[in-house]
Formats: sequence, structure tokens, C-alpha cells
Amino acid sequence: MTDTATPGRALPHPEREQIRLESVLHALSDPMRLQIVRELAAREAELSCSQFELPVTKSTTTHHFRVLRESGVIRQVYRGTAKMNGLRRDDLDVLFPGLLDSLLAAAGLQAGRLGADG
Amino acid sequence: MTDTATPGRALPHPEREQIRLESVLHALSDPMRLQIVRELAAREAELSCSQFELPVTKSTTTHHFRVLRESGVIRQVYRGTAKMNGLRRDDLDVLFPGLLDSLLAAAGLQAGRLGADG
DNA sequence: GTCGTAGTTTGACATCTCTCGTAGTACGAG
DNA sequence: CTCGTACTACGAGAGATGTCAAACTACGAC
Repeated sequence: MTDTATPGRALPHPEREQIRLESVLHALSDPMRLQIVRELAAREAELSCSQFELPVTKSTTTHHFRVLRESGVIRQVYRGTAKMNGLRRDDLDVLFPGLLDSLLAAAGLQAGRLGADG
Repeated sequence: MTDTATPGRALPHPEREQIRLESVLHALSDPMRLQIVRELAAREAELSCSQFELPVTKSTTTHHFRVLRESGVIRQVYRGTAKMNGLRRDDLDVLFPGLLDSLLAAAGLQAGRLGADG
């Protein structure tokens, strides 16, 4: 938590206890969002929205990041004009032990099979 | 595989290699379907559609079972007038090792937290 | 203050999803 | 062949979803 977050622009996140498995699965069932989560996990760092090269417009990108945040998969913080995104690995690991890793492994295996960027 | 399946009423299933992670996650992101899969995993047996006491009509039940079958989560076979449903555990474990177990464990934990039938 | 960059908001549109009710098909029992 | 059971098919309707374009806000740099 480097304290560089921009004050006065808080974003609503579900508490850990409010995160629902169904919502997480729904969030990850979209290829675009699964890709985002995969990149976020690969580089173990927070990334701004614009660092993802997604084949959709900015409004659609905003939409996907919001779904991920509202389902509890990622945490978003404003840092100046950028919006940084980080996986909520700690919360997810407590709620659903091993799930995130299995999910990422599965996504990696499938990407390899399909000849994508695995 | 007791050979009691009714011939001439085959149902289309995706091959193992055709099963997509996104489709599986989408199938499991519905509470009704997640419940079905949980029951199917708990009793390690094939169950007919009508053995599930779901709070929806028969047509809706048919719909949910079809989504599960077409996503590759379950296998369906006619046995007389009944349609038996079984988890495709073997295929899923090969494709996405550990995923199904993490998913079931996560669903169990959440059901316990929520005071449902966990 | 002005400008540019980053992201949001709104409205629209096509598609999909979950649900239902009604009518229909497939099988086994008699 | 008739009947009952188990499930399907076919609409239909309410609502969610993914996408876009255009106009907007927030921040930093100058």
C-alpha cells in the first residue's frame, strides 16, 4: 500500500465476506476479463487500465473492470489520473482456498492448448 | 457404465478437447446449476433430473441441465424414460487439474458461511 | 487558465439468459 | 393400444450483458 492513492475518489468494493462465488465465476467467464486477470496475476503488480491492450473501446474496458471490481476479483485505486488494478489474492485465498490458483493454472493450460499466448 | 442406456436417443456432448474453461465457469455461475453440480458430486452417482428438487418448473430444469451438458460439465444418458446425469470428473480433471475440487470446496465453504445446506 | 491524457457516463442496440406455460414426444407398464 | 411418467420444444416476456459512439469529468503539466 504505497500511499499515493488519490483521495476523494473512492470506489465501492465488496467486503471480503460479501464476495459470492457465483459472481466471481461469472466475472471470469468472459474471455476479456479472464485475460485481464491472467495478466494481472502474471505480472505480480498493479496495472493501470490502459496498460492492457484489449480489442475493445475504452467504455467497454471500463465496463469489464467494473464487473471485476464489483465481483470482488480485483481492487481498484485511483493514482493521479490513472486507475490501478490489483488482484484481491489475499481475500480470494481466504474465502476459496486454492481456487484462484487452479483457475489460473486451468486458464494457462487452455491457452497453451489453443496456441494462444500461453 | 452399465449398458442400460436407451439406444437411438443420443445427446450431443462436447468432446473433451472442446470443453472451454469460460463455458464451464459460465455454467457454474448460476446458483441453480452450481447446486445441481454440488449434489451430483456429493452423491457420487448418476441422478435423474427429477431427483433434484429445484424451485423452478420442468422446462427451466431442462434448460439448466442442457447448459451443463453443452458446457461439458455433466454427461447425460437416457435410461428408459429417465435421463441420468453424471459429472464429467475425469475429463475435467485432465483438462483443468484440481479445478473441480477447488470449486466444490469453495462452494461448500460458502454454503456453510451462508447457513445454507453446507 | 489551457491542454492533453485517463477514465466515466449515458444512451443505444443486438444478443443472451432465466423464467414460465402449453403442447408435444419417448418410453415402460398394463 | 392406452395410459402415466419423464422429459423436450416452442414460443414469449422481463431482465442482464457486451459492445459501441459521443459527450463528459478528473487530474497533472505547462
